[in-house]
Amino acid sequence: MTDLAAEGSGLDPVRRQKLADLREAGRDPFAHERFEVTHHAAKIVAEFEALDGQTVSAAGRITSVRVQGKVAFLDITDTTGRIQLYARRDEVGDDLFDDIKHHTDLGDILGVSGFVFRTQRGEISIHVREWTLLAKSLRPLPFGKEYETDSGEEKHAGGLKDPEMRYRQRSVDLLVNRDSRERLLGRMKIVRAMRDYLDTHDYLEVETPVLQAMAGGAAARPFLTHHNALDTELHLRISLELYLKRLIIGGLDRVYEIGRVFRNEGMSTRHNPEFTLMEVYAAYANLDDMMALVEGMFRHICRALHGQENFSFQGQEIDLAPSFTRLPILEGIRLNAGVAPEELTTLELAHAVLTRLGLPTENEPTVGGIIEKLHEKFTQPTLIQPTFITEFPAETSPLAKKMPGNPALTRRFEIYMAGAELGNAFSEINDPIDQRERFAAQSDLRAGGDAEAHPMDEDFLRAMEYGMPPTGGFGGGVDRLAIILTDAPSIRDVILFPLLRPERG
RNA sequence: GGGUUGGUAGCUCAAUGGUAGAGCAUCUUACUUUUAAUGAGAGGGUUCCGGGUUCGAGUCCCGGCCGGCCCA
Repeated sequence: MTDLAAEGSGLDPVRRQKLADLREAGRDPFAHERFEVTHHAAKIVAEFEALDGQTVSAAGRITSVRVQGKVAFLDITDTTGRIQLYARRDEVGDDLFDDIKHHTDLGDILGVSGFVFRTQRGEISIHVREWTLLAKSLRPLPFGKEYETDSGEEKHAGGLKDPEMRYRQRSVDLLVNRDSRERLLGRMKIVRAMRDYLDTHDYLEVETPVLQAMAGGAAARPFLTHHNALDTELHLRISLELYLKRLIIGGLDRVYEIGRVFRNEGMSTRHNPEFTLMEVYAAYANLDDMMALVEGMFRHICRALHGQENFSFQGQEIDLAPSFTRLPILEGIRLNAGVAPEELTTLELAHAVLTRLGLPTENEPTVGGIIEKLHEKFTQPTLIQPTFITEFPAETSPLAKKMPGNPALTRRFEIYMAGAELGNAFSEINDPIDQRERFAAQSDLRAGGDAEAHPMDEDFLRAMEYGMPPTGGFGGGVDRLAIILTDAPSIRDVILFPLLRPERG
C-alpha cells in the first residue's frame, strides 16, 4: 500500500496514507454507491422543534473538526448549509472514533445518522450513532475560518482569493467561497425568472442551430469550424435572430430562446467569448410592445432575485419601479456631447465633429457608426437608471424598420442600466426588398474590409419573401444582466466556467 | 494588441541585494458539550520558468508562461 502514498502524484501523501489505512481496515470510502439522506442541514435547523430527539441522516463535506478528548465535534456542510455533529468515544466505539481522529480530513464527504439535539452551548446538532465515510478528499481544500474579533467585526482568515484559481478551479471556489456560490446561484435564478416571465406571457421556448453556414444577426466576428462528413466550413452562431425570425415566418407567433452564442473577440470584465443571449420575438407587435416586455421582465427578474424592484450596483441605487426613461440617440448626443443633430447628417460634417472633439476619424466610414461612437463615449456612461435609447441610425441597424418620415433612422432601441448596454430591440424589417437592400449595403462594407458587417443571407431572404408579419423583437445579454443584478465586478463572476487560457502541460 | 500590476509552504500573506518567515491548515500529544476550541511539541519551500548582473538574487536586468485591472 505504500504506492498509494507515493510522491509525485500531486496528491497529499498524508491523505493517501489515510485512505490506504482505511482500505486495509475494510472501510474503503470509495466502495459506497449511495447514501439515504433524510434531512438536509438547513431543514434540521429550521424544524428543530419537531425534530428534537428524532433520528435523521445527513451527508456533506467535513468543514471543521474539533476533537476534545473522548468527544468530538464536527461540522458538515451540505447544499443547504452547515450542521454540527457530536460523537462520543464510548458510544461510537474505538474504530470509528479513531477514524475521526486519524483518518478523516477537512473536505471528506461523510454520511451520518443520529438523533437531533441541542448542545449545552445551544447549538442544534446531530448526536452521531452511525458514520460512513463516503469519499476521501485527497487534496486539501482551502477552507478559511470565519470569526468575530473582540470588537464584533466579522473576519475571514485564509480561504481562496486568487482569481485565477477561483475561475480555473470553480469546484473549489464554490465549496469555499459562499459569496461566489450565492452570486452564481443568483444568475441561475435570473435565468429561471426570465423563463417564468416569458412562459407566462405565452412565448414558446425553442432551440435553433449553433452550427451555421453563415453567422448573422449581429455585428461580430464568428468562430470557424469544419464539418468532416459534409466537408464544409461552419460558423458558430453570433446571435439567435435569423432563425427565430424564420419561426415567426413559419407561424410560431411568440418564440424565444436562451442560448449560448460565440463571438471571436477580445475578453474583458464585460466580455466572454461565449455568452448567453436571450432573444424574443412577437408577431403583430412593435417596438413599444418590446419596451413594455423589457420593463415587465426586468422588474419580474429583479423581484425574483431581490424581493423588490430596486437594488444597488457598485454603490449606485438603481430603481426599476418607475417607467423607464426614453431618449432618442441624437438627443442624448446633443445633451452629453453638445453636438447638434444637424452636424451628424453627412460624413463630412460628422468627421469634422470627431476632429473638433479630438477623436480619430479613420475607421469611421459611416455617419451611423460615428453616431454610435459618440453615443457610447458621451451618453452611455450617464445612463445609470434604466433608459431606452431610441432611433438608431439605419446604417448600423440592418434588421430594423426605418422611422416613418426619416429613413436615416430606425425603429430600434437599446436598453441601458448602470452604464451598460443590456439589450437591443427593433420593429423588425418584414419587407424582403428593404431587407435585401440593407444586406447589400452591409456586403459593401464587408467588401471594404469590415469583418463585422452582416453577410448576405439568401436563405433568410427567401423565407422572408414568403411573407413575414410585422414583428417586434428583443435580444439581451443574460450575463450582463446578471453582472448588474448581482453586483458582480466581472462577467467571470457570473459564468460558472469562464474562458481562460489553457494551462500548459 | 498596448499600459499597469501580480505569481513565495495546501491557503492568505510577510521578507533594505546578505541564514526564506507568520497565521490558518497538516502531523504527534493532552483534554467527555466544543465552536476562531485550548495547551505542549513537530514537519513542511524548484520563491512560476529560463537566462544575466553580483562575492551573494525571492529581491536588480532581459526573455518566456499564467493571471488581475485599465485602455484599444
